[in-house]
Amino acid sequence: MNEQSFFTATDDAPTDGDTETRRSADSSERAYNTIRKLLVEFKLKPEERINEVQLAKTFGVSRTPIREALNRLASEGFVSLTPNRGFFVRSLSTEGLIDLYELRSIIECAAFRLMCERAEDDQIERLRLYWSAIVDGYREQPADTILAEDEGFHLLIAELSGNPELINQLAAINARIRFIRRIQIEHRSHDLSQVASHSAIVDAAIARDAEGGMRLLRQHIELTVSATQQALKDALLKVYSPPVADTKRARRRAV
Amino acid sequence: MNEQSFFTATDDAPTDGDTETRRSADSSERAYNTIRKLLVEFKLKPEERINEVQLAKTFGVSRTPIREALNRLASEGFVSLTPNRGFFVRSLSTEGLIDLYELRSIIECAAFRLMCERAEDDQIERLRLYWSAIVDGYREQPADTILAEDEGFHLLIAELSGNPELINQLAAINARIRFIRRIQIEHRSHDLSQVASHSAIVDAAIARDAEGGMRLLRQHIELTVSATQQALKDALLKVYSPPVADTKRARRRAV
DNA sequence: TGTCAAGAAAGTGTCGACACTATTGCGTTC
DNA sequence: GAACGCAATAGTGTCGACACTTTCTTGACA
Repeated sequence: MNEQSFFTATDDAPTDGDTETRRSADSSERAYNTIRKLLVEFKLKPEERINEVQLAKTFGVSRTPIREALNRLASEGFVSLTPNRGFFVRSLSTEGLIDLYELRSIIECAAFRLMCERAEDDQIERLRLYWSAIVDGYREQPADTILAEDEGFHLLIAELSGNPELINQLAAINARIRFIRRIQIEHRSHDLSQVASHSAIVDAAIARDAEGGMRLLRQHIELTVSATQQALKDALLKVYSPPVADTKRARRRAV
Repeated sequence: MNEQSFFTATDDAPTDGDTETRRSADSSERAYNTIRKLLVEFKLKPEERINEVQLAKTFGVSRTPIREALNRLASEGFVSLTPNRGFFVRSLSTEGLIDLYELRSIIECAAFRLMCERAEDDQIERLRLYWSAIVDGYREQPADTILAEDEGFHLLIAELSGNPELINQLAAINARIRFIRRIQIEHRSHDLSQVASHSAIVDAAIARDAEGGMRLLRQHIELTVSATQQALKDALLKVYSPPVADTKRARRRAV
């Protein structure tokens, strides 16, 4: 990891002499968000051991809030904790990614079915409006916007299912695959089908066609998996290649 | 909360004189397990504010491991965190319980389907053996054993699905509803159907009848929901009514 | 008697320190 | 030259302290 500045130079250097104590009371929260970002962007590399002292120094805080953040991230599956050895970045292998997408597919299909069974017509209308409001400019948006809109669409379905647990689940899953999705969206490999399937899903919702909608969703997600696998490989390559000096070959020779 | 002993007198009193420093290096872990138990057994009551100092004193540790445990529990939905006011016990309303069971049903059905599609015959055989090994004495077991065996059965299905994420999800859900399930098992209101449906589920697995098995699972779980709702009400009643004789005076006397 | 404000008390958020554990590097022995 | 063990180093786990915030108490005032 490169230990440059993480905070944008604004709020941790007590430049002004008098207010220097700067009790923010949310170091943990900020550490959590920042570390999660580092993880999700592969700034902290898979399998890497996380050095609390170094992170704390970089953030300009003590180890306490760092550890609180890491504990939360451990519960959420981003990192793992080995006693007396510390926290490690949990790698998201291609395999693990598929498992996550499968879970996502399961949750979303269930949410869709429940929505069909339970939602009022005007709620379905909300879904239609949400999508129709963004469908036009969809492809011209920057990747971040597309990602947010896409997540919003699926989260709205979860919301209309009437089961808040589903929203939580989906949000947690999204957080774990967001970076990959963004890379994949940047590739723009399948925009067309994406737009089309969202529209089709809305249609199915209006028709209260649970089975049909679930089939669409499953296809929709499965379709992205393969594209995403490629994206993950690219991302990992980018992460591991810069030090071109091949670790693997060297190691293998050594053995 | 009654501030008697939480650890079962075994492993925190340094009874043997010389090793008194007792560097265990797992205070956090133990605190996590113990607090979770307190939560799950309603020893810490819904909506109640969690006093870190008091917990720390009771456990005989500092606040640090307590806070680490609480942060993890916050990620898992057991408690919530309000800045500068601390951690609060998240209440599990009847409604929330239904949502959780619904989620459980979703995960389990999906796991069953995947198992039918992917598991080798000898893995299915493992499931059959697991169940046949416990089915005989099932009803005579104490509630804890029944609960563990039941959870084991469903977790095994998740395992045979081949998707580790499903195992994690199910384990997390189980942890949140365990206490209620135990109460409900103690009521022994539906043992018969329980045993029968597990056997039927095994049969469906052997026949690779995904749809049939899922239907059974859904019924199986839905059936427990209503029984469980009653159990929850009883539990909440038990939690809220005894205090009649004000806790505060009692606590003060105890100190 | 009820309301409100000031002070006291209780409680959280973060820090720096230190004990303990794992890892690394070095010198010794074969 | 390689394996081994020991010392030095780096890093984690926990603690007690203290600044700040919230909550409770008390007493003045209407």
